[in-house]
Amino acid sequence: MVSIKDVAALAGVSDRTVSRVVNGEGLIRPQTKKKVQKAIETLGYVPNQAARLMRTSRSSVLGLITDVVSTTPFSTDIVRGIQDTLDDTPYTLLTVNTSANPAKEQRAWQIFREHGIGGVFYVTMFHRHVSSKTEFPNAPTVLVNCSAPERALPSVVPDDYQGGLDVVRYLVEQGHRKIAYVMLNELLLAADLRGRAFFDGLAAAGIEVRKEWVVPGRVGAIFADRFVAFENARRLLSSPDRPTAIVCGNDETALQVYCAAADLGLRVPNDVSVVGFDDFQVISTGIQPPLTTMALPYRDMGALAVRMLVDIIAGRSTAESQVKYPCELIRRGSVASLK
Amino acid sequence: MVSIKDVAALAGVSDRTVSRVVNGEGLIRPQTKKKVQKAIETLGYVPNQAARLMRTSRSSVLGLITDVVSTTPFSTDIVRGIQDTLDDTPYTLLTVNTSANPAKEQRAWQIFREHGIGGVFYVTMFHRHVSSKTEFPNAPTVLVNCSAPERALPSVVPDDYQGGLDVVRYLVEQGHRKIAYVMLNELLLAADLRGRAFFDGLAAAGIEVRKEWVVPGRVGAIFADRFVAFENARRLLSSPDRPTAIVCGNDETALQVYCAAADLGLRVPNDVSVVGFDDFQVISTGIQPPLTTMALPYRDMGALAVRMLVDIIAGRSTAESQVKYPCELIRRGSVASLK
DNA sequence: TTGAAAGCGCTAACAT
DNA sequence: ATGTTAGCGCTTTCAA
Repeated sequence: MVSIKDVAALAGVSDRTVSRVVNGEGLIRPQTKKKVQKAIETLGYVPNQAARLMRTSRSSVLGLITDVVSTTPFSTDIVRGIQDTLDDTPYTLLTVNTSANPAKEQRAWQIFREHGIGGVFYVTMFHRHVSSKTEFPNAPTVLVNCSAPERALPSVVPDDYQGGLDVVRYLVEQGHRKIAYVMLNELLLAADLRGRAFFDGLAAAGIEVRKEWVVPGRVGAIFADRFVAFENARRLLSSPDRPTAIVCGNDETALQVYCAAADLGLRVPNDVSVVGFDDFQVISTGIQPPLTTMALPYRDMGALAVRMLVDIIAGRSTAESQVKYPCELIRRGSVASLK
Repeated sequence: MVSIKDVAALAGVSDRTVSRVVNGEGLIRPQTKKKVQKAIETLGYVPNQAARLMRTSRSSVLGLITDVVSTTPFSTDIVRGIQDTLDDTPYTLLTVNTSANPAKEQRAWQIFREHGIGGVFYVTMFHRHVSSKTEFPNAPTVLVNCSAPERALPSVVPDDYQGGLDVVRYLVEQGHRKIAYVMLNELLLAADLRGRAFFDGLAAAGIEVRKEWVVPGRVGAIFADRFVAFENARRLLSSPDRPTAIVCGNDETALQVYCAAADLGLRVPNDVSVVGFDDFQVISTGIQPPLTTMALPYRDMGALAVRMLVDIIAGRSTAESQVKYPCELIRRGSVASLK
């Protein structure tokens, strides 16, 4: 392995000088600098991060701890946002997946300690509160897609409530008043937030909620739940007095609603309008007509989380530390105007 | 930071002895061992991997270099297979995403060198040959979902050809003889493999290929291509003499074919059978009827890659080093029997 | 079965 | 503007 000493020897300077060049410290004669750089090039020297970490105890590695996000197709954009933004920093990612298993999570934190990592992204697949029992060892940590309300941990979550509200508002603007809702699994925080927004949105528009038009899309324990959206949407749509628009808990649900409509020979959006949630593009741009849906700002959330963590490590305090990121409606072809 | 010396002091032994206990080396009095373990517990000692690496130059970190796989929903199962299997080893993953950008890829290798990582998984989103210009620095490397035919690098790829053959065979078994094919983007290696299998499969069954029944599903440069599957499938299906079954380049394509059928008021599988490729579950189990599709063995490929790399690092030579992993047909509800 | 000494590659602190 | 010394925490080597 080529070390700083080899470079120093070749350049005819001391190792300390090489270190200064490598780290861009000032006070070096341009001529010396050039000599050193040539030697580095010649020998193909790369700094040894382990040695550096040992000496400085400042690590160039950040930890990414996920429950299932990195291995599940939905929220991968969070990780993408983190990785892309990290490219503009000197940091690299050590990733550990816990499969939502507490023993593995504890092991993950130990791994991070062993590597002396500088900070941690704690990312969850579903928007949720982290259990108050979850321990966050003393490395600086930013929660992404989850929050710890009772503790003051920095976090970035999507504004599901605002998103839900905007969906209803848009539908009402387009002239819809007979609006149904196929829910997410009730156990999810997002289900609660989006659901409340649905009710509040209708109320704000002076529209009365019809209970039989609010149906579950997915039931059972998380990770072991099953779809019922197809059947429920089919029932909704086979009634002679059917809704003109269906709000879906997410895009997967919307896909099932499309299938239910097809099964009944109904057309989207002519016979029924559909709005999704997530903008999971494999679905939203893969189906015909393409889906109007509320986009979850996953990439931006990841990018923001990086900026926050980097700031915290640098000792700069972040402007705001518990961020709710706005969602934006993506208008495509699945909503008809009734005006 | 708690070091081995703190533990040694508390246990009343030398630091060397603590090291022996931590690393499970033999020749230690059980009594001494117990003392040391108690001290470790008390102090919450964790070994410092940086120091260990510096001394031994054997790293506990492996590199994961991906083009876009880790940030794209399709082949994430490869990464899942790698991560899950790594849990049974002492290794951790340092992940770098290159966005298929050569400069970033080079930087990735440098990062790996800086960290002295022990080996690398080189994972691609699409099954392809890696360019002969790609340099693989001297760390042990296993290619996943790609191969370097002219170089003898260990690799794990899916057997797309066998998968394609089995799809056609299955359809023929079910009594289909009027079979169409909606292709993948022609630029993909998988497109070539699956396409050849389609033709060979029909030939083996004594069925003549009808050129107008082989249509593109996606056209344009990779990453900038667009779907044409919907329109093409719609055209195929609106002819009075239409195929009884459509083989799709992948599940996304199958989704478009479903939409085309729905658009024409046709039913799957009664009016037309559909087979996908990939078993991308959001689609294959999300649509109605659920999709019969050829599963890509991504998780198993990841798991195998881990075993191969671990073996190589340990100096054991792997049984076989260029593996084609078989694909398995998942029978669900989208194929009708014509017998 | 245990310990002492040395050194991996780097940078902080202090010269010069 | 550059060099010297020391030591981060660990394991290798050798000795007891």
